[in-house]
Amino acid sequence: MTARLRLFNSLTRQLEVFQPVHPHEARVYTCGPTVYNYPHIGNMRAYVFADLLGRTLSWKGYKLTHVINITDVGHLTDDADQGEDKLEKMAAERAQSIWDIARHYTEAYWADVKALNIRQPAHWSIATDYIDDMLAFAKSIAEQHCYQLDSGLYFDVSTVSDYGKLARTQTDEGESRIEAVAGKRNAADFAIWRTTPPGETRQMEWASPWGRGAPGWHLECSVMSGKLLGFPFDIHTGGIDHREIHHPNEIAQNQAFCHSDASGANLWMHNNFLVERSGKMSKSSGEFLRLQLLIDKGYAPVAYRLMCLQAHYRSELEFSWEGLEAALTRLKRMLIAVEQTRARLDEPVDEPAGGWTLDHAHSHIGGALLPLLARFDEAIAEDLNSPLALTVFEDVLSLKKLDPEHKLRAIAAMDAVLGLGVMTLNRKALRIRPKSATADEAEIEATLARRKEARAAKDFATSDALRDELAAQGVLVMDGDPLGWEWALA
RNA sequence: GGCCCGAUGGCGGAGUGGUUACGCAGAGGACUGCAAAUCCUCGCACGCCGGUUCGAUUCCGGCUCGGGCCUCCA
Repeated sequence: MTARLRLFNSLTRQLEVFQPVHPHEARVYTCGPTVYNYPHIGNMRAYVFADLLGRTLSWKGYKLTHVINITDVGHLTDDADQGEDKLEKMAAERAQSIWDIARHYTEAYWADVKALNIRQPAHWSIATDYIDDMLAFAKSIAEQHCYQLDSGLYFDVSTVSDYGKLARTQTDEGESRIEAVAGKRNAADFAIWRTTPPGETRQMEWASPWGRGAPGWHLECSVMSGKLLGFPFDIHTGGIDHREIHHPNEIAQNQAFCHSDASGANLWMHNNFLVERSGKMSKSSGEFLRLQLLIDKGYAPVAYRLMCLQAHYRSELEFSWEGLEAALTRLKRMLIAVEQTRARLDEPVDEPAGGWTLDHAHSHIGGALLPLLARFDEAIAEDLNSPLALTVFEDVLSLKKLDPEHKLRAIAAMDAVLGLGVMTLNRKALRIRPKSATADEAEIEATLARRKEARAAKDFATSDALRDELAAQGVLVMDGDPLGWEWALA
């Protein structure tokens, strides 16, 4: 009755049945943001994906331990290991403490996480909290796998087996367009520890056997994932771009650290990009789409989550305002169906203590809903096919004659996976005032009251004039809708 | 230059060797003073050229176009 959970492993490029390292547990590590700037909505797609994965594992009954890291040190502006640290650069530009910068953008990221109903992981691992562990990790692999240059300690990728398997790269082929660091043994060798150039002082630097400096970016993830989850853990996730450099490097480090050919995680999963017509989103091009911009234009942030869920995580997703509006409309109609179902019920549905799981749903939902539950489970268990799962969810919503209690339980159970929050969200919450709006709600209500009087008196000329007046202020009047009115999207 | 991926209806986006994705938009109907919102119904597709096959959108090859990575990137 329950479908096997199959997930796509980037390492083998095929679907594999999920088999936990520790019985009944799932341990997941997600590469998080480098907090030198605001996340754009494309960045956030990765966390919606990781959240969907986590929710699915919980749905399947696994006790989930999820770690998302916050990179607040070590991420260079260019990967030739000679760029500036992103955070140091931003701090210099803003004349602010690097720690303040990191704090500010970490909080901005967390705000987006919350707005998108991304569940809190068990740990937010902050890189600078693990410097001692990084030093210990580096020391343990230094002798056998590393060599020192003026600029730092480098990892020799030829010392581990199958380097680049994940990326399917050939170690030293093709012309590199970046200037290689002089002295590197292999083009793909990367910094484990970057020493501060003589005469300079950085805000973030630590003493090490290789000189004062900061850890390399790749080191952080190996250290934190290994420390918090233990090698091997179940699943490592990240954006598809990490498949080429960052994760192969992490794997190499893990192999060295564990004295093993294994990669450190059983599954490596990568979400594809959110793209615009011109190509993928980029921060370096200046303007970029932040979640706050969508909110400013009147779009509820969960609409963006739904937009993500409408596509498979391994497919590129095309962003457009029309597409976002489509998702918002779809979400609105879902909420209407939920509200109508709830209206037929006196008592609120009971939320199980540990949240809804497939097993729990099975024992609390009956009759005609069971086949739908099974279809939903099959969809989500087949490499997280959320677009298909959404159609099953809507099939449930559109069934009119079901027992409302069971129907609501099914809705709640499925939404535990989808994370749209339909049990607590209401249409009024979806009505977000665009920044560009000129009216305020009190004025609108007053005008609507006058219009109501005019209509009662069958003075339709006045009532239509008032409606036009509101329309000019970006307010759409909807007489037949309990909500009464909503903002026109900017 | 090297490696990789994609091409589905107006838009977004699943899936499949031979019957429907689905959503949004659109059309018709119901409701409404009229609109809007809502509800019901409906139409519309598988880049090009070959091959395999009884049959291909689905498998194979080529082509064209688009995109990603090899610079930081989710």
